Amino acid sequence: MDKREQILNIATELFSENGFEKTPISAICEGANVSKGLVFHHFKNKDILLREIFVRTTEIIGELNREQARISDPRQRLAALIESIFASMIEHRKLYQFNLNVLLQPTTRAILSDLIEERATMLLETTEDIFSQLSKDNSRVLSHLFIAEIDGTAMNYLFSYDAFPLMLIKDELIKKYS
Amino acid sequence: MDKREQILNIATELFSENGFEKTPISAICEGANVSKGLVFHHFKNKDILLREIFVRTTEIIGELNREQARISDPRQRLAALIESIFASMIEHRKLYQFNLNVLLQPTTRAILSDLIEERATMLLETTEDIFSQLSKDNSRVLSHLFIAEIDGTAMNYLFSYDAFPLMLIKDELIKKYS
Amino acid sequence: MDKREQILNIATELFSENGFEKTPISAICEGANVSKGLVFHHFKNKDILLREIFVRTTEIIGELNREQARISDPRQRLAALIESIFASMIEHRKLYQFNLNVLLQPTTRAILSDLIEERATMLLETTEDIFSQLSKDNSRVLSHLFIAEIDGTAMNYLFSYDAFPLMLIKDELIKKYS
Amino acid sequence: MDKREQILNIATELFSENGFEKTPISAICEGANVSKGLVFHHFKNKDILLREIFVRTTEIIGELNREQARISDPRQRLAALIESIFASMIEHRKLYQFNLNVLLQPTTRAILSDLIEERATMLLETTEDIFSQLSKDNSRVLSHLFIAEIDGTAMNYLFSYDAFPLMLIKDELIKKYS
DNA sequence: CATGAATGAGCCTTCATTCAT
DNA sequence: GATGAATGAAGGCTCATTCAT
Repeated sequence: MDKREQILNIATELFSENGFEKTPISAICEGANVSKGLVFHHFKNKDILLREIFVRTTEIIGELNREQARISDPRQRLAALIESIFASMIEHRKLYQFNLNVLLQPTTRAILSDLIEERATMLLETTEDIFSQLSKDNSRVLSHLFIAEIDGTAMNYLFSYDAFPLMLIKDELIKKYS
Repeated sequence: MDKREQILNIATELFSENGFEKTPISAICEGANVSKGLVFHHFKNKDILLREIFVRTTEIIGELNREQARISDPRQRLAALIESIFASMIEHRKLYQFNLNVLLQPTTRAILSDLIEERATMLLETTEDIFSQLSKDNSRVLSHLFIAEIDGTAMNYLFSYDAFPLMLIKDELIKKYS
Repeated sequence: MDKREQILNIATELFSENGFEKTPISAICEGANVSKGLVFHHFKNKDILLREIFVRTTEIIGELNREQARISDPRQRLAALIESIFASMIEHRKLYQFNLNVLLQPTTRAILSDLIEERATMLLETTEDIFSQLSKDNSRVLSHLFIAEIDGTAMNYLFSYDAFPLMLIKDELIKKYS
Repeated sequence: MDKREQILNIATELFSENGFEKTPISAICEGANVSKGLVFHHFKNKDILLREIFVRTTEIIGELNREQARISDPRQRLAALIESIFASMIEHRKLYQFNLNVLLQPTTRAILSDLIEERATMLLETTEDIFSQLSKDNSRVLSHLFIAEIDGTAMNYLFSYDAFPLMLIKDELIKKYS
């Protein structure tokens, strides 16, 4: 019923499927059954729309990391984290595609630069929080590597043509980190 | 002096910096000091131009993997491979940005789909070639994981705002695999 | 506090500064702190709003001419008129800008055509009233010329970048006509 | 045949009739029988188009002032100048309308600000050149007043509904200045 | 091989106006 | 009186592509 929400949802979907640049606002209107004017009534810019969606995905990812915060043992916490990341990746496939998409494209990066940096810092800190319990000296590097592994896996899984052995990779990662 | 080459070079640069969609042919013309007519004389359309550039980058990456082929010891070979990948990543920064860019964007993926699949297969095979010498059973999964790690590292390095500890990550990877 | 008045005031100001066409109703709403609906509740459409403002400025100008009506000597009356016109021009700078603006623009002229003609007639008659006391035969032409001089001076003063010697011009005019 | 010229001509005409803001580029295209793309191929901006037309009108006006330069007697020269200004005003009616229009509108003023200032300086200097031969001390003020008279007359003539006694005004002015 | 005029489709955005509440 | 969601038409501009020369 809430048309604003409707627009947001359809936009998310279309941005994921076709990319930001290749999604005309007219397509969003068709999908959400609203007029072009209404989109601009609620969002003012296509850029603002993008930013709002990006913030939403950041929240989902942030949630993920917070969930495991109560587990005290770092190895168990890492395992749980990996588990839930992979589950989320499957559940919100499109959202993660949207994310990678938007993160690696010059134009969208520029639009989101502050939000991207903010999220990156948040992610690195949360991760380092865990790794500092495991090793004293190079928790920073290990955190970076862990994040890179997750990102690389996501990228290969989300955009692979043939079957990517996601579950086997997950098991391998869990084995390695716990 | 070869204008065709000139066009290709400028296009590569601009595609890397601004993305394929956001690089008008007119910009390529300005950069290469040629007329719009000439670009279409040589390339027929923008997609063809993209494909040719993508093939070039595939060749550079392929070269990389072939270089270490003569090293017989798998661990040494892996170490050398990692070493040269990271060196190449630094040397051809823009090219790698272009790559990730183009790989994760729906439109460009569609244009390059056959070439992408081809390269992915090539990469997986070459990598599995090495890992099968190390472990019999799950060389496929390990190969996928290795590629994901490289991809993830590239992504985090190439697009990170603040300093990414590339060299430390490289050392960590070499230590792990050899 | 009267919101209708508020709208009228802000609209006058914005029309003067940005022109009628380039003043969206939304800007008036922001300035007057009212909703879009209210503007249309009071004015029905943008043209009506313009007309009402134009009538107000006509009243101010009419007032000006009536003030000096009691002076019997035509030369003294002219001098007093010039004096008060220039004073008013300085006091209501924006309003006079709005006037010229609206008078010389095809679209707004069309909207106001009847009001413009009405005012022009009124102005010419009042002026001729004075000049007919000075010369019998060509009071009509002299009136036109007088009005043109005032208009031209206003135009050059109101829209000049560097300092326009308004006071010196005024003195020159008074000297000439009395 | 030259479509660029065609565009310029039609644009001048339409800008004069409807004003800059109220002349969509599509209207120019229809009038000039060209595609919308071509207009932007030649002019890049609607603003640039306006500027180019404004420069052309400045040239016509400048020409006018230069013509009488060889007349040595200042009174004769003034008379000739007035004569040719009024003739030009009749011949290029639309161009002069365009001029006033564009000069008094905030938006177009902003677009043309540098060109307007340039022209104003040129006009004042040329005029002062003549008046300094007539009176030593206040040639500057007299020049301003002269220009104001011309402007005011143009304004009243070009935009008056009922017949404006242009020729009688002209005679009056010539009588006054020579 | 080389140029640049010309086209046309499509996109983002603005804005007056309506209407249910 | 007062609000703001919703509409739809129109406008400026971009850009890949074609074609005559």
